[in-house]
Amino acid sequence: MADVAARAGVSVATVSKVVNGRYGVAKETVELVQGVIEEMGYAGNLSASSLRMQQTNVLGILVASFEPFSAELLKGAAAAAEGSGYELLAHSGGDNHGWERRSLARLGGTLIAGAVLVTPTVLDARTVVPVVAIDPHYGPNRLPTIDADSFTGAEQATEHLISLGHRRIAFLGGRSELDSAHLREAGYRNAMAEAGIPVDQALVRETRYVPDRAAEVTRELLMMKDRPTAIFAANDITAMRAMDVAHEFGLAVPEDLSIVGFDDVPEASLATPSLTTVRQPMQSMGAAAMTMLLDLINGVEREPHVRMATELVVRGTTTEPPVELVTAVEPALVVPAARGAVDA
Amino acid sequence: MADVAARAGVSVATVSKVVNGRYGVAKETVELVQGVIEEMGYAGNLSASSLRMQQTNVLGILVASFEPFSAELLKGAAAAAEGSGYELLAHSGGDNHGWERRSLARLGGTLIAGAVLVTPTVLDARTVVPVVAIDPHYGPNRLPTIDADSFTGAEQATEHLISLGHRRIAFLGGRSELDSAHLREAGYRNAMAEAGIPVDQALVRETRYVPDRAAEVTRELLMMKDRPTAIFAANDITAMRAMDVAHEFGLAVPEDLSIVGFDDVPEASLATPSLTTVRQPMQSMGAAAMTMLLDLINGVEREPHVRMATELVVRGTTTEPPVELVTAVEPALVVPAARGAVDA
DNA sequence: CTGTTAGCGCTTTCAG
DNA sequence: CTGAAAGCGCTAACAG
Repeated sequence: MADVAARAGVSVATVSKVVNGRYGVAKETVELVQGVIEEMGYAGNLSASSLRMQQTNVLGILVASFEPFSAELLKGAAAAAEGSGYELLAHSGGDNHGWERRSLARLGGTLIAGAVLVTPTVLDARTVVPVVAIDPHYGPNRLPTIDADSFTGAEQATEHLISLGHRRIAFLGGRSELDSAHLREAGYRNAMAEAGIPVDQALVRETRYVPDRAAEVTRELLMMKDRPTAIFAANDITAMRAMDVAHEFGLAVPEDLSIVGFDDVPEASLATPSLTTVRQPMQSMGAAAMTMLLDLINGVEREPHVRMATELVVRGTTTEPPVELVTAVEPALVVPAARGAVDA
Repeated sequence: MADVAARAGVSVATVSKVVNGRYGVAKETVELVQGVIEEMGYAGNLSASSLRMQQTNVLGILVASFEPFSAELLKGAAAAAEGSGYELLAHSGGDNHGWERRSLARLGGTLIAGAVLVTPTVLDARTVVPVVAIDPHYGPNRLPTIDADSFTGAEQATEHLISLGHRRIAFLGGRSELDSAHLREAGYRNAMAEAGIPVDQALVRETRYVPDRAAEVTRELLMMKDRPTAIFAANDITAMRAMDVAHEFGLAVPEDLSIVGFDDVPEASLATPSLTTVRQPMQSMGAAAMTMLLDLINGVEREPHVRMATELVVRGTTTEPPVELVTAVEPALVVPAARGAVDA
């Protein structure tokens, strides 16, 4: 800006006024300065101006990392922000603990005027800027929130497997801090209970949504003597890793092992075979979060919690269990039941 | 930071030293300050620190808007940046002219240490920070660049339609400022020429990749008395809008009208029927760009231009042209040919 | 109408 | 080892 001022023969203050369209500058001066700005291709430094003004016209989308799920949310949020007059800044803070608080503190207040947080886990208190959470942590939560009906979705997925004849159904859980992860496990357990199938604790595992961890857990499951005939994973990425491991073991999916995921990220339908999964409307969720954020900023009153419907999408990774395993497994199931302890 | 200093009973200078791990602070003071930081959940203001330091550990991905294409690039770039020690900031500057220069000026120098630019059109000169372009503008270009082989991809798409028996093939062009858009049109024209099919100029249209514009152009094409039997669109989004318009007109895709896109964004395979398209390896392109940027920053010498292969993906939107149109059109084609001018 | 001045939150000399 | 002071690029009062 100093360069522009020097070239135009005015002070930086004057340039600043021109840039921000403030009153009190002679028409000729405005034109002169604008000419120089054009010619030099000057554009103000965002850090400096936002630091000074204590406000911006930028909204943030804060994620732990840019994976398929957050990318879908981003598309939806961007579409909703279109025409709002705000620019968008998406920030990935790295997966380390407390990224949400850290990102928000680093960007909030100056750089961004508000934020959409994706799967935050360590945040609840009042924040510096308006915030909307997508799929946040388990437990009491005062943040305006968008999420999907994970419980029902998980029930549907599990019922689908049960209706195909599966009894030994493993559950690859997500991150226990997330409300959605809890609900998916609860939905699984509920569907099993309703069908009168005892849940074998050895088949309920946690992956923290880390693909390598999912692979490891799946290997352990498939090496069991009474291996499961189906796996329900709490998200698509881990489900797809489970598919990879099945192939490692020489098992055909779905003939030898059925797999269901959760989310319906674009990659799910592109897998071979394409993944049966529970769809959450990610782009709509992103858009809803952005709309809610905009409302918050503009002081529009509204219901601060939106839960969206999920939908089972049956594709190529689920079918009846292999006959030899069904018959081989049934007796094993009967023994503990006979002890009267399992069939809750 | 002042709050932390006050609470710890030290100066802000000392807090700063602790935060940045500078030498020359008593061990006890360090621990005291760190305790307070922890307790207060303090995290430094990115604008302020980067403004002062004139450098950051953040890399930018600058796009006009977050649509499916840039979202895929983003996933790839994020994967490549993993473990590099850099955080990522994706910025959408709004679609207005000159967004690339503007975004770069506003973020560069202070906020970000380097940037990947997606489809920039008004940038060439030396920039403040290292920059890598993905799919940049037409004409001489000194920026390190990643792009896909649009020419060959467009040829393959057009040949595919020709081999199915299509002769009246429309081309929905992209943004003429982009090199890739030129190459796609050139590939189309080349394939037509090789097959000895004259290109009807009325069938070659521009959409600027604006969906609504694509819809409008498609309507015009479908209202022609000699309407095309196939449309090759320069990207998937416009191709999908063309599908919508075909349905408006009561035309079945592909029976009445074949359509081919370009990109293979996730949405393409999810369309009904799923879109035949030319795949560019978007995630790999994003990763390659990020790797190149990292090399640039670290002073690693390497070839500054990478062109990636494309691949025709035949799905559900292409088939033979309807019989009545083939026979109806042939004579029209013969007349100008008889004049000896067209069959170049 | 224009320029001088102070200060946004932070880091970095440089005295104490 | 610690703190006072200057300054990063910008904007908002306020004088001139």
